[in-house]
Amino acid sequence: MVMKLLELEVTDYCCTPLHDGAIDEEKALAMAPVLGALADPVRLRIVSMLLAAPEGTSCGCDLEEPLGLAQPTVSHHLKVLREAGLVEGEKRGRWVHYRVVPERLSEIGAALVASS
Amino acid sequence: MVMKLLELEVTDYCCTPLHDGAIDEEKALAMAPVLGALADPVRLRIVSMLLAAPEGTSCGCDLEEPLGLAQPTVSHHLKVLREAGLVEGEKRGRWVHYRVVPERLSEIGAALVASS
DNA sequence: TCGATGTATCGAAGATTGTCAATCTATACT
DNA sequence: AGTATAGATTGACAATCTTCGATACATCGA
Repeated sequence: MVMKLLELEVTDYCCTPLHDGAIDEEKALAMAPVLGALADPVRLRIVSMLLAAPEGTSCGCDLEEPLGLAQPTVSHHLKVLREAGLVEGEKRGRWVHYRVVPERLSEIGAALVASS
Repeated sequence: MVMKLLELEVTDYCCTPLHDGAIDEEKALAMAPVLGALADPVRLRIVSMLLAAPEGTSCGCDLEEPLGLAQPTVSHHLKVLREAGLVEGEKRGRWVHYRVVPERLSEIGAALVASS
């Protein structure tokens, strides 16, 4: 099954537990990009900053200075997180309010935690 | 704190929860490589195959054929997983028996799951 | 309407990564 | 000793990724 998420497709297979028999290549190909989205210091900090932000949201512009990165770079990382379904952006006026999709984060985490 | 793991250093900061206030750059730099080790379809399958293997172990040679990859490639991926502390290898005769370090896997998973 | 601001996109430079052939080391068998 | 096998390492190459300046688009305020 495939769902639409901000114009980009993300399959449900992203979070298959690793423990119930060996996963096939298809599932591995679905999980890897989501983990890859988190496998970057900058993006980990972005997720963390969004979770720690008041209301759980922040606009992109407020991330640039604490990260010490240029605006296009931050925008790029937010796009990667969006495409992985880990973050959503809601446009309000000039700003885009970004927030973490906690279910998505939990799903991946749970897939890694031993089920037995 | 730093611990030795098969001649390679892996810090304890790898699994800081993302939810207790924003993590600093140092912690993000420690977590990212561990997630990066899992952010590859081949390595996900290796971890999964090791978990599913009888006794929870397998030698490198038994992974090559099901993965459809050359021996140096499998060896490379096992090295990445070892350096991330996700896998351990025990040499027995000609073979090295590889095993997943489940605590390590659980730690990273737990760091991603919402704590509140 | 015009200038300022928040975002996204494009293009390029530099670094990193995945893959494999070739090679080397270590162990086991004869 | 000689051969075969498991694994690691090296070197090379293509593909991908991170970063940023330049630019374009959209929205707000004057």
